[in-house]
Amino acid sequence: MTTLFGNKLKVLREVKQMPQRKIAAALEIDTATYCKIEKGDRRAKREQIEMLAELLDFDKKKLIRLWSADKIYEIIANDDDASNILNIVAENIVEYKRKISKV
Amino acid sequence: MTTLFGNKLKVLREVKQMPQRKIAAALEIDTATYCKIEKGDRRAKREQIEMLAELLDFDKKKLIRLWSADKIYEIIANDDDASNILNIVAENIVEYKRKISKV
DNA sequence: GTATTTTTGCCAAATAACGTCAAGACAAGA
DNA sequence: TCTTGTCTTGACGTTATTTGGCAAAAATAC
Repeated sequence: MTTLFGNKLKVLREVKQMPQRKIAAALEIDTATYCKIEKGDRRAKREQIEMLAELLDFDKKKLIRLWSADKIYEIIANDDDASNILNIVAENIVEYKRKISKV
Repeated sequence: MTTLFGNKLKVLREVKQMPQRKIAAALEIDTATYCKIEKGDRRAKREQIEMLAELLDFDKKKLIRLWSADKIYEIIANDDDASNILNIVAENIVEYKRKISKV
């Protein structure tokens, strides 16, 4: 199960030639856990993204986007109807915030 | 906390002038639980959507879309960056399925 | 071959989501 | 006002899901 987020971490890390061990240490988690994050079977905590962005020299906002995108994808992954659903959300973002819907 | 899904249920139900009690009974859940589903502080189970669509005479697929949209919205609700995230998902849906990313 | 890094399976602990109960709010009608 | 029925809410115990770490296995490097 690959994720945009985990995949990006891996690529960035390899560019820096940094072992997982180092990153795990910085996050104060087990290497196994970090490994799982890269592989996409554990999710990084939002707070950890900050540290990751810094360690890997990558824009924090962009990293958060990937992290969120993965969560969203998981919801629609098994839906033939995925793009329609995304459209509904996009169309209703404003109304959601007003707590009124146009649907 | 309003949801597209819960709101739709409420509207449809009111059109039919049906009490929550009846729907709750059909779903074999407490009225309180159903009430929360309409209000958006409990989530219907996917299997329940089928029954709801039937009871309320509404297209099942559309209902599922709203239900999924709510889940997605929850993820990006507190993000200034919401549309960007949706775009990333949309752009990567195909690649996700190939387990390769373009990001 | 040995050492290092990465990956996996498993489990207990933590977290989140759930459904129900009981009580309260609200509206309509007597 | 009192009653009846509907809707809503908070609290609480239960269930389900997610989590992190350990230990051991794979894979890779030396």
